[in-house]
Amino acid sequence: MAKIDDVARLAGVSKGTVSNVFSQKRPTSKKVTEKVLQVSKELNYVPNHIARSLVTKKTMAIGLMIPHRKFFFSMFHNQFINGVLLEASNYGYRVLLDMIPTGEVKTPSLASYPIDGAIVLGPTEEDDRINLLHQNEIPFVTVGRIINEGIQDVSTVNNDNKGIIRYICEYLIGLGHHNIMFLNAGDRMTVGIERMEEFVRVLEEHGITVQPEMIYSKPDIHSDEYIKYGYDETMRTLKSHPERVTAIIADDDRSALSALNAINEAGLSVPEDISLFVICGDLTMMHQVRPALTGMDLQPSELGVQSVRLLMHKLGVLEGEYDNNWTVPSKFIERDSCAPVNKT
Amino acid sequence: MAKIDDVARLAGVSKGTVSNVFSQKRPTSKKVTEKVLQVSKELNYVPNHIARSLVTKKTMAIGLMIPHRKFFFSMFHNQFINGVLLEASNYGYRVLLDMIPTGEVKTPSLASYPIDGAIVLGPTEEDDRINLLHQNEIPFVTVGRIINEGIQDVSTVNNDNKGIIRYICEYLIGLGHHNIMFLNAGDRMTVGIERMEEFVRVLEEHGITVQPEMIYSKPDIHSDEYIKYGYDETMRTLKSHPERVTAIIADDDRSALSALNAINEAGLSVPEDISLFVICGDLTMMHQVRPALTGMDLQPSELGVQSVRLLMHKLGVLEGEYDNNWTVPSKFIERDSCAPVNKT
DNA sequence: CTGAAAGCGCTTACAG
DNA sequence: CTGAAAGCGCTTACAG
Repeated sequence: MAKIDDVARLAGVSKGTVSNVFSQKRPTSKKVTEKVLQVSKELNYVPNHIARSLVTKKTMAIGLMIPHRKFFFSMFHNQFINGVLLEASNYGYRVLLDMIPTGEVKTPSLASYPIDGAIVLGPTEEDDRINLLHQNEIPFVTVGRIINEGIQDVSTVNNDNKGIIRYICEYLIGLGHHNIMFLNAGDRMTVGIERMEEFVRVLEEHGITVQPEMIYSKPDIHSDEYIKYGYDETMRTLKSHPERVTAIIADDDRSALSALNAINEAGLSVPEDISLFVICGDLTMMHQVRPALTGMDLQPSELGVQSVRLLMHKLGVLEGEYDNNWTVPSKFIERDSCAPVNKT
Repeated sequence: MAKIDDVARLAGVSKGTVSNVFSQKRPTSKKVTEKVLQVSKELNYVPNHIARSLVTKKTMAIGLMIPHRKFFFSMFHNQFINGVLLEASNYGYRVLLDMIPTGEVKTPSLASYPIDGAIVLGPTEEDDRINLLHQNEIPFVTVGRIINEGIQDVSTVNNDNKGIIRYICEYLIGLGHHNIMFLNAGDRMTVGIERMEEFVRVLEEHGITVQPEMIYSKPDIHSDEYIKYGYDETMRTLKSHPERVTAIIADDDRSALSALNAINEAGLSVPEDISLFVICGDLTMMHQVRPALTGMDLQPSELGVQSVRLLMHKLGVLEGEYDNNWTVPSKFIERDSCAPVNKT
C-alpha cells in the first residue's frame, strides 16, 4: 500500500500538506488539493488509520460490551446493537463488539483496549467490565443503572423501569386482575431490582396482597434454566394455585411464549382465562403470535442511539449541555392477549 | 497512562526488554520479568495497542460485514455473530461490526480499515464491500458463494444450499405433496439462486410440474415488503389456487409465521390442510410456536465459527492445509408442522 | 497556504 | 539474555 511519503513525493508537496488534504484540519489550496487527490487515486492511497490513531490518540471506535450466554442473544440485543451501529456511524465511529461473559473479563493479548469509549449493556453490581474501563480511563455509558461506590460521574441510559411496571400493573388491575404472576428479569440486574420494588409498591398501593410464590426472577444467564424460563414456573403456579392466577407479566417474548404454551397445555386460554402481558418482546413476534401479545415496546434501538449520543457527549464529539442520565420512553402496544378478568 | 519508557526507567531495564516481557517474543530472565511486571502493576501499565499495531502491522481485529436493513436483523445473524465472536476470541481477535447497507460502502473518515481480515455475510453479485476489501488488500472470507470475475482465490463458507432444498423437497414429496409453494430467499443472493435451481430440478426429476406462480423470492432488504414477506404471498396463492397448495416452504421463521397466520386466517390448518416447512428458523421460536415447526437448522453459529477459522488460515494464524471452500452441514428437525398430504 | 522536524509508543534487527 | 537505535506512518506545533 502506498504511504504518505509516496504521495508527497509524486505530488511535489510535503507530507504535512498531504495530511491536511485528507484531514481537512488546515486549508489547502485548490490546486494542491487536486494534485494530491489525483496522485492518491493513482497510487490507491488512503491514510493509515493506525498511524493516525497513534498521534491523534483517537481510534474512532467504541466498544459495545454485551453480557452473553454462549450462542445466544435476544431481539432486544439485536435491536439495541442496530441502534448503536447506526448512530455511531453518524459520527464516523466504528463499533467493536465484545460479548464478554459477565465476570470473565480478559484483555486479549495483554494490550490496551483500542477504543475511545464504551457502552456497557446490562451492568451488574460489582461488574468487572466497569472496573476495567474505569481503570483504563476509558469513558463509558451504561445501559441500565449501576451501583458502584468507587466510580462517580456514571452516565446512564435507561428505560423508566418503575414507570413501566407501574403502568402495566395499573393496566391489569384496571382490568380487574388481582392475582398477577410476575416473570421478572434477573434479580442481579438493576432492571430486575427496580421492577420488583415497584411491582410490590403498586400492588400494595391498591391494597392487593403480594404473593411471593407468584414472583419469579430470571435465572442467571449462564444457567441451563435461562432459556426455558417461563414454562416450568407457569406450569407450577397454575397447578399449585389453580384459581389464583388471572394475569401473567412476562419479561420478554421468550418467557411469554413459554408461559403461553404452559397455559395452553394446562387447558386454559389467553386471554379468556389468563391475560398475558409481555414487557419486552420482538415486535414482529408479538404481532404474529396467536393471540397477538399485548406488551410494551422498550425501544431498544432508541436505547442504542441514545447511549451512543451520550457517549459522544462525554467524548467531546457532541457539544453542548447534556444530562448524565437519559430515560428512553416506552410504548404501550395493546393487542389481544389481555382482557378483563373472567368472573365465573 | 504509563508508557513503556516509564516502566523501563523504574525497572532499570531497556524498553526492548519491557517489550519482550509482554510480547514474550524473546526470552527474559525470571528476575527481570518479575521486576518489570511488578513495576507495570504499580504504574498500571499495559502496552499501547495502537503503537504496537503500527509496527507489527496487525490490528488483531477482524471486520464482520453484515448487510442490513435499518433497525433489523434476524436470529440467523444473531447466532452467526455469536459464532464469529466466540471463535475470534479464541485466537485473541476482536470483532469490528459493520452493518453496511449493501451497495453503500463508505470509508469512515477516509482512512484505511483497521482490520486484519474480514468476513462478508450474504455477498451479492457486484458487491461493493468485496471490491473495497480486495482493493485494500484485506484478506476476506465470504459466507455464501460469490460470483466475481475479477477476484480469484475467494474463500467461502456455506451451507449446502442445493442439498438442503433437495432434502426438503424429497421429504415433502415423500409425504405426497406435489403442490409446493416456495417462499425463497432473495433472487439476488447466491443462496436464493442456488436453491431455486435445485428446487426446479428436483420437482422435474419427480415428474412434478413446476408452478412459477407459487414461487416467490424475498423482496430486497431495503424495501418495505421485506418484513411482511410471506403473508400476502400465501394469502394470494391460497385464494387464487385453493386446492393447489398442500405444502409451503418458508425461507425463515419470520416468513413462516407470516404464512402460518395467513393459512389460519384463510380457515385452514397446519399440518392438516397444509404442511409448513421452515428452512432457517430460530430454534426456540420453531419449538414454541403451535404447531411446532418442522425445519432445518442451518447452524448459523457454526457458519460463524468456520468462517473465522478459514480466515485465520488465510491470515496465517492457523497453520496447515485448508480448503478454500467449507460446507457447514444442516440438521433436519422434525416437529409437528408437516404431515402426509390430505387426500380428500 | 506550505514545509521541515519532532514525536506518538511501541517493536525489531543488530550487536554484544 | 539485554541494550541502543532505527523505524512503523502518520500529525502537529513552529516558522515562514
